[in-house]
Amino acid sequence: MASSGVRSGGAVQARPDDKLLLDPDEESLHHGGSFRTYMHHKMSKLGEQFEAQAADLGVSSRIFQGVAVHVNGYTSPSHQELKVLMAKHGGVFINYPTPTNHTHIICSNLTDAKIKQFEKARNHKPVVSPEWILESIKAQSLLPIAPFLLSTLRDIPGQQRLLPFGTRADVLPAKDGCGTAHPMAASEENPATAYNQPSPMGAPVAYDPAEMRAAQAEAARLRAACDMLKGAPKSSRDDPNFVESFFSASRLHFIGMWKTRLESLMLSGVIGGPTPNPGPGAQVIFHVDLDCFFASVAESEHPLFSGKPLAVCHSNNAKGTAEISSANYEARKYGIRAGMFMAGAKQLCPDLIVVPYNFERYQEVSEQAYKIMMACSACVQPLSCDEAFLDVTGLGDPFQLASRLRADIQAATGCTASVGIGHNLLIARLATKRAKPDGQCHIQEAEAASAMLSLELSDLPGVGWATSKKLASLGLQSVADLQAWSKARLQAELGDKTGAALWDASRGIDTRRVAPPAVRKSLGAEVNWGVRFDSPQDATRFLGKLAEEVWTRMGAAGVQGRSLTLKLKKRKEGVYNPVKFMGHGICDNLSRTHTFHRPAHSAATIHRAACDMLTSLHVPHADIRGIGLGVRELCHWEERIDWGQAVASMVQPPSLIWFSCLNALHTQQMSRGL
DNA sequence: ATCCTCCCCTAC
DNA sequence: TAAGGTAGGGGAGGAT
Ligand SMILES: Nc1ccn([C@H]2C[C@H](O)[C@@H](COP(=O)(O)OP(=O)(O)OP(=O)(O)O)O2)c(=O)n1
Ligand SMILES: [Mg+2]
Ligand SMILES: [Mg+2]
Repeated sequence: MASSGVRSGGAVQARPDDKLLLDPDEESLHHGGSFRTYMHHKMSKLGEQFEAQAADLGVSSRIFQGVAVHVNGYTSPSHQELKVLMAKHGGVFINYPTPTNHTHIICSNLTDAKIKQFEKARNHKPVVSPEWILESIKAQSLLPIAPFLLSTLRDIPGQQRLLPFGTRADVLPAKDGCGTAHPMAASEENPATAYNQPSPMGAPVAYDPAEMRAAQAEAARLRAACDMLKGAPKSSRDDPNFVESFFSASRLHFIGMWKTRLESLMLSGVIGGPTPNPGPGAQVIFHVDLDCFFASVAESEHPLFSGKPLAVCHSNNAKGTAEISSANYEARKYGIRAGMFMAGAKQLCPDLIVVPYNFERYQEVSEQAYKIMMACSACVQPLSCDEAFLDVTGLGDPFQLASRLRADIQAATGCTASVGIGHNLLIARLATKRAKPDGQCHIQEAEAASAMLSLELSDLPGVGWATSKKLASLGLQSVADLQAWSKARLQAELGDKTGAALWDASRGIDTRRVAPPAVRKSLGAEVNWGVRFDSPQDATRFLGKLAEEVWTRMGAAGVQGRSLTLKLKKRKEGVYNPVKFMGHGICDNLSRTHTFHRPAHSAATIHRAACDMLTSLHVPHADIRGIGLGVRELCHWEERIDWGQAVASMVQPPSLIWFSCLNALHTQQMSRGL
């Protein structure tokens, strides 16, 4: 089978029914005693390794005496570089954290999953940006962590929910009692140094203050003019139109629904590019991805912004929990990443320019980029609104082809794209990372093996936060470690599919072909923000809206379904106050599935079944923080026509056939008035 | 063996 | 204050 991605299933978080068995301090771990024993041994071993390394390097200062850091997730500088720096300056680097073996967590990317983990740690440590280490070394003394805190945001038990504006102490960064300013931090009091930009090593270089002021003013104007930001944000309690307004402003809804929208584009004007010629040699695959897509759209429309740190976000509140959607590459130099809270981003870069979303424009740019890609090759596999695989085998010099493709996209949209080129999908995707921003990179088949060795495990597709932890718990920290394990052993530890996929991925092996979009298997709608109910009837009413939503989407997609799943987020016992404004906080996730006898549905049928499942889950209405409905076992309307045959015929050789399939679908949709 | 249900994980 | 969605893959464990 294809080695598309690697996923580790199984419960990595403590499951609700496990929680009584777990030491509270280790809630985020999921292993039993034998694991702990193993880790204890492993950690002493690493400690020895560290001692040896420190001796080799020679300790040049004692800046970090008494400091023990644990580095979480991807950082710049890398884990390895931070480890060396800590060693050189008298600190300790902890690979496997226990509640007591480290003093700080170093992290530059605050993803949802990480926040969840930090939230869970009972005896939490300050979460600090790697800049703290770099700046302390530069200053030759241990600087206060305050300006470098990423987040000490936590759920605090015993406080009320949805506090009125201005009273949310829990979202404010904790003060560490020592108010010395970050040497690089811009300050209100000192306008002369107010606009700083990062520099690779040397002193901060100021942005032009006048330009910066103009850019900030322009951003403020955009925010003021943004329809989505009119009026105070409301929860499900106060907004009768909550579901609709939530979806219309949700970026994740936008990117999640993109495929559905893209379909109608591909149907409207099929642009048949040249068909790849397989030939005897290796395939040539492009992975095309727009650079900082949403941020790039803002930059292209407002040239004033370019070269300055910019992020797309609903809110500019420097203490708030609005999430960054996309940060441009200047902002990324400060460590700003998608998914971070604005509070964290502004700590890293107080001068960050924040612009609101422009979903209509993203849609247009996405469509234009797809048209250009489809003109480049007839064999395009959409991955997301800003990303696709192209099979360009036999279509000419790949490097020139990529240059032309990128130039065309930029000319048409004002946004830059990067292209990764490889002999398979995995290598092409990895090449894109090297190419970015505004570049292209061909990893030749001969260099693929060594390229793999330079990657972090989390660079492998499918290896996210949980899988990285799981691998680390098995003593696997690098691609080389992974390669040293047999396929059978990986399968035994991680499951059959996951183990095999990892074994392949670590070697740069990927047997997938560029393929047409697959037939949809499920369809759903959920809301996990602003969900607060005052009565069981509120919950029922909300489910009614969701049922309508799902039913509408089923109609638009031309499907019916036999299986309905209700998903609930239930406030975890003892946690009352989500970190994120109107967020769900720490929850137990519950689900129930109902199977219908006949796929015939109406919104009312769906609603009734959903309400029955809600009742059977016995969750008090006040504890519900998120709710969703999903339909599976879909019957596609198309299947009754010869769509099914068309699909079957294109399963093997991926080529231009699927455009005719889309055409067939289009005709059918037209005939249904869609 | 193969299913089904209830999760978990990942990517955008 | 702010909009933490969506779809697919896959694993564990029990039922068939
Ligand atoms: N956590 C995320 C990830 C992505 N997106 C949105 C905004 C991005 O612009 C778009 C495309 O996602 P990418 O992963 O391609 O990220 P970018 O295009 O922003 O940056 P890159 O240059 O790394 O591709 O999806 C988002 O809102 N939240
Ligand atoms: Mg992108
Ligand atoms: Mg992308």
